[in-house]
Amino acid sequence: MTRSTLSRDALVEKLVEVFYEYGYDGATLRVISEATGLGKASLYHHFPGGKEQMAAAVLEHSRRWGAEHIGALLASELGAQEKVRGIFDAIDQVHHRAQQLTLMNVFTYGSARAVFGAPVAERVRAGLESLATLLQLCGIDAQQAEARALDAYIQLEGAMVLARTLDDLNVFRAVVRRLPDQLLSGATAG
Amino acid sequence: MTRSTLSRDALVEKLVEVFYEYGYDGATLRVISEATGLGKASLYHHFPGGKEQMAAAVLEHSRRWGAEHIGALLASELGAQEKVRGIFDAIDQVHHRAQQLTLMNVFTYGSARAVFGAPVAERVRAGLESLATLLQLCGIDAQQAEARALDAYIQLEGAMVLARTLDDLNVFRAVVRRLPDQLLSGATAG
DNA sequence: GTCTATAATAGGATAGAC
DNA sequence: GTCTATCCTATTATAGAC
Repeated sequence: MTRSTLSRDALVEKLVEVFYEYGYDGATLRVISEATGLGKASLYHHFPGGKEQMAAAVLEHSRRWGAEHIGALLASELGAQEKVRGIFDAIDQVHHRAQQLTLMNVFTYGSARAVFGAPVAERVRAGLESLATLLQLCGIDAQQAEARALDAYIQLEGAMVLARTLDDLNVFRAVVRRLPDQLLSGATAG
Repeated sequence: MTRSTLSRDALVEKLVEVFYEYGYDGATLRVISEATGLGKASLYHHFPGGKEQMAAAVLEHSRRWGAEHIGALLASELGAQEKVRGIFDAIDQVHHRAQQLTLMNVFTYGSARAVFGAPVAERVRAGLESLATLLQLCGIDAQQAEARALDAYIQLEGAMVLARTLDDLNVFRAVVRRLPDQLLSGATAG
């Protein structure tokens, strides 16, 4: 069980890379097969539901990361401002996280949108609300907190697009590192 | 010639919509055929190079829009700050422009990246440089101008991603409208 | 300039051997 | 758990009639 569990995680992380690079419709079974080193039939052994299930596994993988890292941070005894900084530290340290953020973008195109558009939108809304609530605990008024949370998501996603386009991940890192101060500017509590 | 030229423009604008909605690999000839009302063979009549040429036409269409609108604005007698505001007014007014901005994102995935990744990156770099130069004419120092130009692109692209994800174009509009003041904050000239 | 028909290829998915 | 072989469908692209 241990080895197979590990293998599955490694497999899903390969899938993250493939969807990140090719998008959903561009990630053909041939490409996935080459990237993972598994034949098509083997892929169907792990994911009987085919590509759709592979994408679902990727989203679940990303969700679990959030629950384990961000969720644990939010439930901790840290102050609100420390939590905000901790979130972006976590994003900065796990470079895979950047790709996973981009999947929010990827899965809203083409045939993926019909299946994953709604759940992805729901998760983004939940994330926005969660961050806004946290910013309020830092002493930022409700309206500002909501606006800043949205701005954080805009900047993260936009930075990923630019990083992709210019092929320079530093664009993303710079934004991740400056966001905490930006979000907490004028914070009076936490 | 007039009618055929108009038809081609209308056709290319339909293609913009399709690539925006489906991405490059997701935009199959069947989808394009249905969206344009033309049979596959007719599409090949207009674009003998197939889908790749259709995408190239879309990028050229977008380039021409920039040259005609932004280029004309930059070459005008207006003050530098007015030019900055004019750019975002133009983006705000032409709602197709939002979709065209997103194509920068779309064409960096999958099989489109090998063909269009480099030219798209080059255009983004040129746009960044052009905006930074303009901001310097507004009295903003060189380093700040470069940083703000990059930030503008990040926010525009990020806002488009969020607008797509949340299915709410207002997210994009709000960013377009607030960007001029943000970029020109502390401007001392122009 | 558009269509129907068709060919060739690629993609998604499954069966069954090992 | 992985493989080869296979099937069916979708996709790209072209030929040739109108």
